[in-house]
Amino acid sequence: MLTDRQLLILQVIIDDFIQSAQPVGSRAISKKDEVSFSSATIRNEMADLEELGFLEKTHSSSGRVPSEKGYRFYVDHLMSPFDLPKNEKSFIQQAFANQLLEFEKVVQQSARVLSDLTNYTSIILGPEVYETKLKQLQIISLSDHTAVAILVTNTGHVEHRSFTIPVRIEPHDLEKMVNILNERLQGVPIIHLNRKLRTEIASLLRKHTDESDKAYEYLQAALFEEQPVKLYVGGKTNILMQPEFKDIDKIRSLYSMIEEENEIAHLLRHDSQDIKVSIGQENEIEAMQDLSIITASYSLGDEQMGTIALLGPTRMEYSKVISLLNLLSNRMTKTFHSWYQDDSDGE
Amino acid sequence: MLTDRQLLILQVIIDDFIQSAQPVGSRAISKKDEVSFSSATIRNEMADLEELGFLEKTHSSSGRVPSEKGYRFYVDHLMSPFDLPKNEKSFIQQAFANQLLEFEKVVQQSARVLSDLTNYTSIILGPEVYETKLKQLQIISLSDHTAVAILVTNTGHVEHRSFTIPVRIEPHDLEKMVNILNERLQGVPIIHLNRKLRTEIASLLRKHTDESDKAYEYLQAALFEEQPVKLYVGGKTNILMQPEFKDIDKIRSLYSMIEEENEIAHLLRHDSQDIKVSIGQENEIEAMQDLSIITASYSLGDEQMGTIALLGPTRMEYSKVISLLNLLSNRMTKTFHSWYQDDSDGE
DNA sequence: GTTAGCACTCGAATAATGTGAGTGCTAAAT
DNA sequence: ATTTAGCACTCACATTATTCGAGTGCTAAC
Repeated sequence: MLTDRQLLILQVIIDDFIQSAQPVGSRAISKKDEVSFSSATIRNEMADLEELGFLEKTHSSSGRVPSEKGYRFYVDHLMSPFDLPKNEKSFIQQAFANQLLEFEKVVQQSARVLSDLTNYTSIILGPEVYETKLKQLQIISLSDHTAVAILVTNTGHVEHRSFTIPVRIEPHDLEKMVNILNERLQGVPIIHLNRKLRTEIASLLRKHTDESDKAYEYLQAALFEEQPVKLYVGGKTNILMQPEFKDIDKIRSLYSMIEEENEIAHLLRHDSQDIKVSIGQENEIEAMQDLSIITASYSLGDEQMGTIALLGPTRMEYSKVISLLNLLSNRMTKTFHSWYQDDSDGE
Repeated sequence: MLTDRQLLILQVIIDDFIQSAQPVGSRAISKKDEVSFSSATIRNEMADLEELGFLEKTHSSSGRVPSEKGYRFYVDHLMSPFDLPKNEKSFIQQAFANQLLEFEKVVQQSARVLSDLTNYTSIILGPEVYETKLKQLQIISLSDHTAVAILVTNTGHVEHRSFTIPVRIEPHDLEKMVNILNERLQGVPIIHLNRKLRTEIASLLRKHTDESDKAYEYLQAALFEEQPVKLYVGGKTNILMQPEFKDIDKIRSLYSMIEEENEIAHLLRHDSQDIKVSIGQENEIEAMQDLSIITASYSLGDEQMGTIALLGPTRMEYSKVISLLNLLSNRMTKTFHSWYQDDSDGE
């Protein structure tokens, strides 16, 4: 167990290092107001803290640097809560001031706010379409053999897919088909669309229309080709400003990592309500082992929807980032919730 | 005027440097098969070429490096045409093999192909919507006071805007309104939509529906808020692989440049049919003065639509890049053209 | 006009040297 | 028994020398 003095010293060291990015020496600590011991004492404590694995030296006669274990301990026990300065709070207010009606815009805005306020890189995972429901389906033919299907959800999200139809379809038949589909599918959660389409609707369609048979297949294929997850990245270059990224190879490997959208999506997605902090090696992916990732989730109604993440050096302003992430995930959740409510009332 | 020998030597030097990124010495040149003079002769010629401004030394006893004037001359007079290797040609074929029905996909695919095949960074400017015509307009209400308007063009491009309507609108009225709008606006070039909406349609709407007055205003506002130009960037990180980018500050300034989408759009847009090469300082923008930009345009029908650009070091494989850009811009133009044709026939 | 030869230049790599922040340890002070 | 002052020691980092070699320019011979 650590003594109070050790806790204090560890905290001060980490705070200092997070600020300065420089190894912290005993003398520097002893000069801080919070600390009233001589540098020699600090040195002794530091040696102990190092032995316990919370600190490291960069070389035999250097100051100390937090180890990952140190950061972990800091995040779990030491960190003091962070008060966002007023101007940053109002910055957030502003960003959400205009009516944000589209899912995309809310998410993009949030990503921007996050990266602007932290100088790290933010990544937001678009929603799994769990809870969103189909509001309306439209099929618009572009030419004899091409058409575009448009899905609108209750969240204002619009998706479209183009597809070809080898057989010609009468506008009349198309209309009939769309009507049937809408009648049956409105309000159905997007995630169940596919099943419902296959089981209930297919036969129904066959009954009512002549040629829709084949058209239906193509529609189905177009609508349910699997969709890549959407990633909204903000402040991609911020991380370049961090002094730990002096090294081009690191930058390269990080960036090519970020472009592996699927990997990232997989890595980030998390389903707890809480904020999760992954420090350095705690991340499996190699290119990220110098980085920390903090993730939070936002939700719509009861269902969790997506993930917000912030990517920074292990020397991250954990305290600030966490409160910011909390704030923003709440804000997003609230915004979406309000739509959802609205919608349930409206129907 | 340059002698034939000087031309040859200049060409060989630039070819070599484009390959190696290393200053080229006289001995290296004299050893090439194409050249049958001693290194001393080459040295003399080099000295002359330097005096004429086509070559530079990096320091007083270094090999020669092409100057920007040198590259310019090379591009204008020296470059030998490039034959794409078979495998690259088939790579392109492949990329366009699947039916590409959506504008976005074609453009994205092209950007990818370009950056993959060159290892530079490609930027494609989305189309000005000059020639595309409205295929269909839909308005779908999400709740009492929010709705989403969807525009589909004959090119399969889908756009949507959400907006709020302070007054409640009867579904019936909405439908009527949409019908009127479609009747009047289908086939109208997107670029004229706004005018037409204001002049002809507004009064018509007022006649036919009660409350649409206000709704109309909001619709108008939503539809014609000015749209940022879309930029499709491929291979953002490729440029990091170039040896000339050893320096973090350069990378930073370049990347923050690329994020200034509007600037870029302005910089790149060009309206000639030809391919344009801007070498180094020929670009106004500071962060780009170590780079060359090559732009080509693609078009739909007669009207020029957008710009494809490739961003690389001044030491660029001009020859290859130019033939690739030609190929791709043709391919894009052809693809779009086929839709356009298709559509005209279909109506 | 072309080329061989040679002295010279200068960047880049390597080694030598100094500087200072920071440590660990010992012994004195509290 | 802690705490602290003091001191020798370590090691990254910066600065300066030293060497090395690719490449040049020039001169003189071919």
